[in-house]
Amino acid sequence: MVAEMMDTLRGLLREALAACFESGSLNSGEIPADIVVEVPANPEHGDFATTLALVLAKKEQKAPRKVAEALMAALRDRKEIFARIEIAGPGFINFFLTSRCWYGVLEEIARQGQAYGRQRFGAGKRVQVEFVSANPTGPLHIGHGRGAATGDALARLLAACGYEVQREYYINDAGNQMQTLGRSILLRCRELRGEKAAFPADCYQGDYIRDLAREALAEKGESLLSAPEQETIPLLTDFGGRKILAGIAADLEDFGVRFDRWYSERSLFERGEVQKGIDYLRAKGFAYEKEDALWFESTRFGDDKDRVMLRGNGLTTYFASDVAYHKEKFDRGFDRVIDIWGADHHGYIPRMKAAVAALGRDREDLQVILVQLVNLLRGGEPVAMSTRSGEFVTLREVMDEVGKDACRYYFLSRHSDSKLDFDLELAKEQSSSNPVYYIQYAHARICSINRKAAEEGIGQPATAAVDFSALSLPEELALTKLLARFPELVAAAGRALEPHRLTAYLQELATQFHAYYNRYRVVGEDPRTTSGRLYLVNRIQTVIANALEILGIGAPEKM
RNA sequence: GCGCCAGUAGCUCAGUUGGAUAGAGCAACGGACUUCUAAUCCGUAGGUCGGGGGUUCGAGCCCCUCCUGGCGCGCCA
Repeated sequence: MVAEMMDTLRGLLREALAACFESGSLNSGEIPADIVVEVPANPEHGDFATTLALVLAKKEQKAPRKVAEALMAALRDRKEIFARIEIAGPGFINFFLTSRCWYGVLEEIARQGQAYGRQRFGAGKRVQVEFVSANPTGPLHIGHGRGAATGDALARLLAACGYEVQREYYINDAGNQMQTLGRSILLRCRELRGEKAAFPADCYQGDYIRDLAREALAEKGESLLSAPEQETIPLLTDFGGRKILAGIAADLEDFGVRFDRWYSERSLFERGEVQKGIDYLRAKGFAYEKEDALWFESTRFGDDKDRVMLRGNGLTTYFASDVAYHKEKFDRGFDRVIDIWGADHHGYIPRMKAAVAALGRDREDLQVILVQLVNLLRGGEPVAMSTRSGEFVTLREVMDEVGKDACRYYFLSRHSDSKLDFDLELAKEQSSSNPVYYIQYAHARICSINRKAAEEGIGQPATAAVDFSALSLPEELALTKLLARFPELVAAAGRALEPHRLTAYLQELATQFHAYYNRYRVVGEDPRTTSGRLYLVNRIQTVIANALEILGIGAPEKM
């Protein structure tokens, strides 16, 4: 609605400007390619405003207000959509639409229902969002939770913009960290059987390793202790990795995140993809040998130094896997690939983009979203977070303490690329005044109004039966305008890849609704008013539900 | 040293990609339940947008510079 109206306004302004040139009231003779029409922050400045006169003033060598007057005189409101047009400030032209025009939005929302807000600009394009991708060497912690919430919301947002979205988890199951996992479990197995041996600092210290050791002994038997390490470590690596990954999947499931595909790094090796990636770059002439290693000439594509793919000891680097993996992603036919990384990996972006360019793709086909690490606090005191030391609070524990919806909202209400303090005590204490409950409460309240209406034998009014002139309050018009902006917001958030914009909107919508609710009765004496208000609040409910859906947060009917 | 990100109210953060008088939520104080849910509402306050310079009709946003903080700069992952 807002977007359509802006287009209409741009068209009218173009016509008016042409008419001015025709009549000679203006004479710069050139119609700007993009005329800026916007929604002013201050409602007193109209529903829409244009800066056209300000932009033209210099070329016209006239005062901006004079230019505005000429434009206004030439403007033809054929469809009678304007209640008022005025010139204000240095030369803004402000447009006020008729109420009836606005209330058309409510009909639109009723017609589209769950689809209201959906965009089409992504239609026909396939996008992949890869996120979390934590090593299966330990349970997910709070930082992974932020990545999970961000990636999932982004995937939902892009789907709402029309993209065909695939969610993928890349399992780093090939590196020597996995060997360390196997060794850690083996050492704990021996310990359980009374062997006294030092437990090295570079092994995983967490208690979950002892649990895995216990399970391994129960399932694999005592031969684990007698067989040579060359056999038992790979066995335990595999065993532990599978168990931990299953736990990760369960945690994510309960966090509301489900992946379409779990992609194993090891499978890249097994299918020869890593070698193929290296061969590809070599064949293209983007690789060279130096000091026993094979290098990718990433400086050719904007990186500040070249990168090793094949080490002197014959092993490939992590980067080689990543090149192969991203090559494979594009081979699968994705138009866009989005990686969500911890911000501490930001230094890898230039080399990854270089690889994408070397693979013959536009470097913008890969976008990396950085998620800053979460600073976990408990009662103001920092909590040490290290998988290796075993000192960490798991995502599971935080979910249990704080709740899934509150946790997701907390992560999603801030730009992903800014640091985040997550204080467990605070999150618990504030849970009753947490913004997520405020928003969900608005939704639940509307459900409650509907129950009340049903009790009194009042059903949902059909669009044709609603008299919009019954919605005569300024609050009702303001709410309607806010609802009208939702589709634009989805589009803007989708283009910017910033789901957090939705939380600010929801906060505003809930605030306006609660104020309205407290001041006026929806189900009241007058049937005409009741029906109009009932129609309005149910449209609010739809938009709240649709927005929460994009964030992956529940919309409860009762609280 | 170089690079990336950030610096906005006491605290935590938004700020519609350059528009008009910079906004929320917490925290503080005073009020509102005979009502469709008080997890709510109403009222009161808070600012050198890190500092300085520049670009223009107009800057929290763009450019330069300095300060502060986080992170990164491996043939680790």
